[in-house]
Amino acid sequence: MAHKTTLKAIAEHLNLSISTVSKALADSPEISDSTKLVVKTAARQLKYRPNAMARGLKSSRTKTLGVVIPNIMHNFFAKVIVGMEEEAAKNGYSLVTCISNESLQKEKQSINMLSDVSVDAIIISLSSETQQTEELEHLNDILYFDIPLVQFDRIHENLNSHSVVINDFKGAYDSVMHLHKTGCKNIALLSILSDTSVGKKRAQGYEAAIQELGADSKIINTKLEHLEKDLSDFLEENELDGIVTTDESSAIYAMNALRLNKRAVPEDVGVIGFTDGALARNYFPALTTVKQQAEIIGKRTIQLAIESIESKTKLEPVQEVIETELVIRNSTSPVQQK
Amino acid sequence: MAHKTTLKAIAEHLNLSISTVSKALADSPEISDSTKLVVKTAARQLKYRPNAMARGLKSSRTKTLGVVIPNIMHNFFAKVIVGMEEEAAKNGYSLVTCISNESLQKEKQSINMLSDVSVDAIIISLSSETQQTEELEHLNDILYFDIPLVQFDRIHENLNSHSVVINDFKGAYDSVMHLHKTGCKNIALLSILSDTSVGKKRAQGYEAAIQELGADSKIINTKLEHLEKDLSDFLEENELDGIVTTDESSAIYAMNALRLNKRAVPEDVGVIGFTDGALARNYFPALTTVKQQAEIIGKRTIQLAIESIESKTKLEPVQEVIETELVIRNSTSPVQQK
DNA sequence: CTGAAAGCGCTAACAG
DNA sequence: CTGTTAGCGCTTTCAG
Repeated sequence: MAHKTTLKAIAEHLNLSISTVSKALADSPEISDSTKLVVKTAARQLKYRPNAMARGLKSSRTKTLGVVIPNIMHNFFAKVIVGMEEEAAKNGYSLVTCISNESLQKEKQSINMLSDVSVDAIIISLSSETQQTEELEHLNDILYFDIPLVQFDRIHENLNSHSVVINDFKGAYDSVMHLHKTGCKNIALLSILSDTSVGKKRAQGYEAAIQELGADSKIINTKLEHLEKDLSDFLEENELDGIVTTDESSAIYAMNALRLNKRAVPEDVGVIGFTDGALARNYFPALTTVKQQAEIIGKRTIQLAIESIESKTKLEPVQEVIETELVIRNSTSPVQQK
Repeated sequence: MAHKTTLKAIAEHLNLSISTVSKALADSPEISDSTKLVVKTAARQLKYRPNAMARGLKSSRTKTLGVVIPNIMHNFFAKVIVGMEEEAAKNGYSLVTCISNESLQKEKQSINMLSDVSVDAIIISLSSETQQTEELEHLNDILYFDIPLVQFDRIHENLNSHSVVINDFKGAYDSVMHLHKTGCKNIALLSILSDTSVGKKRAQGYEAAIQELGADSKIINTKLEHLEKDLSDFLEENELDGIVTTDESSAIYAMNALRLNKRAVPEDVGVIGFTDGALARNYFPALTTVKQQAEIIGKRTIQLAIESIESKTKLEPVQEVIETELVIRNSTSPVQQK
């Protein structure tokens, strides 16, 4: 068992005091250049690495950020994490990531654990259970202890924290309008997110567009497991030539259901999904999607967190809205010329 | 700014010594039941949570595991993480996750950082750059300091550590044999992983099967970006009615290229990929794949790590091999009856 | 049964 | 310019 070298070890090695070594390594002006050189050389030779825990205990700064997400298998969240990781690393922070798995209970546990290990800030996208029950005590505790909190994507407005979201309203609105321009008359919203904040925003955007067009609102709330059946049932009794879904998998499932019901995409019905992942790009037909700029969301979220940590004064909560972009592929017909 | 309550705070609150409180909370037999009760009640009221850093400093146990993976956008790794997270949480450990992004440099940084924060063990799947350059010093350092190391999936045999891998050899072998049984005569391996350990194992499995069948080996090494072009070029000059790819995306790209070259899947050419993700399940035609049991890999890896941590004596490195399973879907023809 | 004290590795105020 | 000291929050002997 080799010992990790500590300040003490290198101090003894050089017949210096611990504090001299500490200061030398910190490039303190109190220390002469000659000893700095000696110390730094020794440190390198002995492969010295400061113990982050000891340092953290002293300074109550750990240079780690805690993030809790509902689900890593979802392409959007995975991408967000990539953006976060990059931005955090760039600023000398590291990430400890927890997965709530859409469970309030697990989310609470994660928050507690992150608080236990003294992360400098907590970043969260709410689990769907949290959004349903609106139980926020665990998060208010965090705020109470003045630990910077940043919410992203699935947020709760009552929480007094920074947040970064995409413009879900506009994403849905634009989707409906685009389908309309390609000639669709009967456009439905197929949602598996009706109890999350983003699902609600998207529904509002959908409604607004439908209203503006003077069309009939058709919202199908379902779960991924029942989607194909629910959509098939719906098709039996309703006119339908356009579908906006709240995510990527739903769009794929919807297209599969349409195929089974002998409807051609995009000729008979146009389909638009959210989240621009591998499925969307590579399916046949390739899916027209609302691109969420997930990496950018991750980046901005980390930036806000670091700002909060490093500013002494408490800042007013800001809400950052990242615009979406409609990526047009082959699951929608070409826009009709007038 | 509210203070987090410490042992000291609750000791003062109750006119007890810090050590009594500490012991009471730890359920030490030295302490009377009555004071235990008092202390625990107070702790709950004051929302006491032990500071993990302070505890870690003392005990040099942090109950955190560091994991570094090459890429989180890859379905396989995301799934592995899910399995790990679950198993870790079950045992009271938490995960700090780093992404090497296939870069040796980033992998070194991550390892250093994990060592700095005193994780109890490090879990890694090597970046492709690491596997190419075979530079292992950073990992040997870890071993030198007796920090338990567990490798998974992309491993290096020279490292004296536990590892868990899938049976890549057999996965590839079985794939070729299955294609053969569906009537394929000219089966190629399409690899974008030729410089990783798993890519090599799969190539060996492929070769073994081809040899056994007395057929000609056709290996196409490429990158995802050039895959469609390389495959199209290959098709111009070679007979081909079966393809095994080293991953899911490659299989999808291959099918797209086949479509462009007017070959029907599975009628003209059968396709099998590795990794059983959303793409494979939902593409049209649905992809026959080698299922990697990613969650199980994650689980076993964590178990090995925890065993290493908690056993006093150093154990002999074991290599755990998780068997794959061929999931048969529509990208391959039915098996021919004799 | 309870408390005093040392120490984990580090930083920083204060002496020298 | 260098060293001594105290203390971050906790665990753990060792006394009482």
